[in-house]
Amino acid sequence: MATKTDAKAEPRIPLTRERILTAAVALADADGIDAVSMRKVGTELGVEAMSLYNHVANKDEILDGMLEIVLSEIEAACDGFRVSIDGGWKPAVRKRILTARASMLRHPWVPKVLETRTEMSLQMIRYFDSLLGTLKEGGFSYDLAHHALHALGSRALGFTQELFEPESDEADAEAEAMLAQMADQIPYIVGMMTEVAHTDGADETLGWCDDQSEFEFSIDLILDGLERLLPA
Amino acid sequence: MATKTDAKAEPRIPLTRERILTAAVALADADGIDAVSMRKVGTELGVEAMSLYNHVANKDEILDGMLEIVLSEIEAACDGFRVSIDGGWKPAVRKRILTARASMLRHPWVPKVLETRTEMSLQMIRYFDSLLGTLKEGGFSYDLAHHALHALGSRALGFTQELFEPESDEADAEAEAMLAQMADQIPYIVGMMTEVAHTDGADETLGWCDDQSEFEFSIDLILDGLERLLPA
DNA sequence: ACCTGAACACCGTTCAAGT
DNA sequence: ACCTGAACACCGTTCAAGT
Repeated sequence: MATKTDAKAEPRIPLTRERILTAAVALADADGIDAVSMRKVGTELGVEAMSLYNHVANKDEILDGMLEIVLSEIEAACDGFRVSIDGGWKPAVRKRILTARASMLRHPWVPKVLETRTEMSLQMIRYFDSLLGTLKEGGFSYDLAHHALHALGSRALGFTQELFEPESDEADAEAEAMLAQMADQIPYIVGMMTEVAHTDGADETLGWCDDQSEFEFSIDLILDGLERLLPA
Repeated sequence: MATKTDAKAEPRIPLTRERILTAAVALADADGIDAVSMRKVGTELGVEAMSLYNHVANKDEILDGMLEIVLSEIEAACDGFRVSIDGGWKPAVRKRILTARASMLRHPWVPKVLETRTEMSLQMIRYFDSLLGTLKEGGFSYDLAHHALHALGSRALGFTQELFEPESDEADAEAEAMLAQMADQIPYIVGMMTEVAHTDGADETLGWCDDQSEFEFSIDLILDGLERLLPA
């Protein structure tokens, strides 16, 4: 198969849309979403950036494709988005959301990419249709289910879009030092910080504050609130 | 005051940090946050991009300063973040949040800029300290108040970070056409859409779904839920 | 002290040219 | 049919040079 010349064996595998997307996801998982540029995805595949345009219209299509891959993960983990409300809508919704969250924790760049999208993909629409179906079959009116989706917001997909998240541990320490210094101006925050410890460095964390327990507290608060609005 | 030469009267006003920041805010209000580049802010002020660096360390400092301006607006509208819980914590928090929202509606680029910040500004910290104070004085334990801030998330500042928002009316119409075409795959969404109309084109809207009534429904759901968790 | 022009290292993308 | 090199129009930022 090899030619006589001692050519590098690299560019044997043909470039495809699939290879580009999986390379982009791997790059984002490893180095963050800012590392996903046409040139860097190209070099990752041993190819010039411009070659990508033979398989992909533009960068937006790559970003869309990356989300496709993650949503396929969630779809698989949710048994094809199938609606099952054996134990009632509440545990079903809860489990669905926490399943999605597991994928988000594996791909922490998803929230940032999602923010740049202006249109929902087919898969995304099917995800929400299935979630909506669980609510409707569970006794929600369409009106209340509509409110519910709004109230859940990004949490319906398993994450909260954090306002501030110190990048490094040093930045985190720096921020705390600053807070200590202006203690007289912010008595309540200082009071809270002495009583309530942020569980840092935990594994179930997607940013500074979005740890698992806070996430679960919030969705339970919302789901409990919705339950109370259901007709008895 | 004018010289003998018929020079253009333009660059009389000296460049300052203040002028740069207000120009940047005006640019973002008018053309969106992507229009705020060093070069464009420069031309807006009749100056080269590089001149800005004499008054500002880098672009991040401009973005920080833009948020400062908006937060000053909110601070002024909230009477210097002063805590007042005459009618109880719930109406106080509600009013605070809706006041912040009014500023957000005037500066729709704030959510996007906020996402790029990794550290809170002093003003932001004071905003949250004041909000936290309202909760604490209203009977919250620090632990519950902490949960409350997490549950509110970006809504504490008056906005929801939307997952998808069609940019143009055409894109919106296009999306609806797509939904109609795949009606058999998404029966619940189709069902919901026939019963519940998205109030488009309203003025109290920050994106597709984040209209005033949905926003208020969601914060009330959360505030009601928190109230129920308070010790009686 | 402040402003500028040229330059650097990056982007996404186009297009004519190679195989 | 696929890949490439050079180029274009943008970024943020540095630095030596002008006044």
